[in-house]
Amino acid sequence: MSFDTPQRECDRCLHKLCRFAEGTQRAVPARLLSLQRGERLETCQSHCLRFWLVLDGTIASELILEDGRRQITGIEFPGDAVCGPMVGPDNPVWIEALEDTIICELDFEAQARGLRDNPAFMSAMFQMIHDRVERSTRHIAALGRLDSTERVILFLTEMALREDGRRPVQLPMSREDIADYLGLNAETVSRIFSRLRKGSLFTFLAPTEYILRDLDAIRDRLPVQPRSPQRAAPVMPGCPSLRAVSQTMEST
Amino acid sequence: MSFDTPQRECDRCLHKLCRFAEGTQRAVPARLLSLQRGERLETCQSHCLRFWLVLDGTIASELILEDGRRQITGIEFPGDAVCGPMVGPDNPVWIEALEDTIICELDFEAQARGLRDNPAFMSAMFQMIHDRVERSTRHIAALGRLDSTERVILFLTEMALREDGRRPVQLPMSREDIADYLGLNAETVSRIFSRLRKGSLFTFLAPTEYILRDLDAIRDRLPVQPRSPQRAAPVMPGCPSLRAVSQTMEST
DNA sequence: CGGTCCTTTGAGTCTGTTCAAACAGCGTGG
DNA sequence: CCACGCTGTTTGAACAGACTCAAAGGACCG
Repeated sequence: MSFDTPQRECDRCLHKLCRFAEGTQRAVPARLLSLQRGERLETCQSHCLRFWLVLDGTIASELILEDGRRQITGIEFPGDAVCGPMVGPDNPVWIEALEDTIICELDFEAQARGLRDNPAFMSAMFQMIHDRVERSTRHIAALGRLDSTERVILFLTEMALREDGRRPVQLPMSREDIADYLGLNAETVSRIFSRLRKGSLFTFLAPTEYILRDLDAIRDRLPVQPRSPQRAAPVMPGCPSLRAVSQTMEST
Repeated sequence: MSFDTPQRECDRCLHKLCRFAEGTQRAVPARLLSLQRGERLETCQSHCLRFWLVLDGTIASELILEDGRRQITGIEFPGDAVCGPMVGPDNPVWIEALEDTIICELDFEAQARGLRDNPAFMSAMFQMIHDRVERSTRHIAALGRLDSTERVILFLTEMALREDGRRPVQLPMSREDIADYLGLNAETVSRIFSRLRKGSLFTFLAPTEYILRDLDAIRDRLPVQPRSPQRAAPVMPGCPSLRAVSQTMEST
């Protein structure tokens, strides 16, 4: 892990959380971290006003159980922001690089007081966490009520919808990572890939490269609709009225 | 479903979201709803600044998949608040009464503008949603990485820890509800209850009544620590620094 | 060329589901 | 008061899906 100090007001992310550092005398409380694949950070140990913005690469938020079992609770791509909510003092949440990754770590701990009545800051926080609740809810439904094939199809589809148009899709993670995200094991994931390879929903070009072939057939195949993320613009997705609130907040 | 209008500034919940209605000319935008077991409400259809406070009974937040599968994403008890985050236009989140329940519905939609720079309101919102993220993360880990017996033990333990001291515990829900919460089916849940009945972790007094017997043995049995909720006081649980922020906000 | 890591595939096992039937609790109506 | 029906729980038998263990194959790197 190496780190550097980023420029103030850089263009590297859309969240622009940096701007909330302007009110203080201090420099931007940020640093660029370069994580190698497999490296982990513990989130929210004592500080909770910390954020990690993915600039390049892919990271997973994950829980490591006491006997070593791993559950990935979220996968974050360039442009995404993570704030690590604690799960309880005994069960820390980790961030792990699924491939070599550059992230920007922001720590507003020292400014907690100054940010307390900054509606724009609270709005940005709220947005971030609201999006996370939405994704968590979908994830819970997938883990609880979809079988292994449905989970993999949903996963591949949502990965493809992320970058709409730019095909083929590159999977930045191993079978085991996918398994730990979907509540399966690596062999099962591999077997399902092999079965899908014979079907017409996707075309696989390489172990980590595929094309989404038939979105309509996929929609028919799944009991939940794949989510096409509109996370490019920092709005409240799917929530017209809250989006309105946050936009007025933004302009404050 | 029947409804009534509550008193302003009532003592029925700890969240006191009502107070945010004071700045306006209108009456408290709240009404008491009485839901019979099994009745459902769709959340967040067009309005998102709506909340449901459980006054008496038990409700589930749930997703109904297109083919009828049900996944309960959260169980809420008296004192808990629900705000329904959308999962996508095609997959609405529902609230369902698991037993006869009285809830207080608050709708701040008309006041969205006035609340935009109210830090105390944003803090309350944030708290609510932060707590939900925490619980969702744990739920994901349970569904993805615990086997059926571990899930049931964890469930029974956390249900017991909710009301610390007041024993025996009353389960306000059916086996099927538990199954839909834990990603199992009703028969499996019943079988596990029967097996646990022969063990020493719990003592079962009736189908829906039990006593937690040996918390230490349960902790050894599980790879995650059961969460003892401190939701009585509206603070940011487990997050010392954010709690500090929200408390200063509260006193604003 | 050897080593490592990841993926794929197979065989066997086990956990959880499905389908079915019996049972218990409870309110209703005769 | 009892019979009946309804609903939810329990239990059994058979099945299917996912896991474990094991081995082979590929890609990449020194």
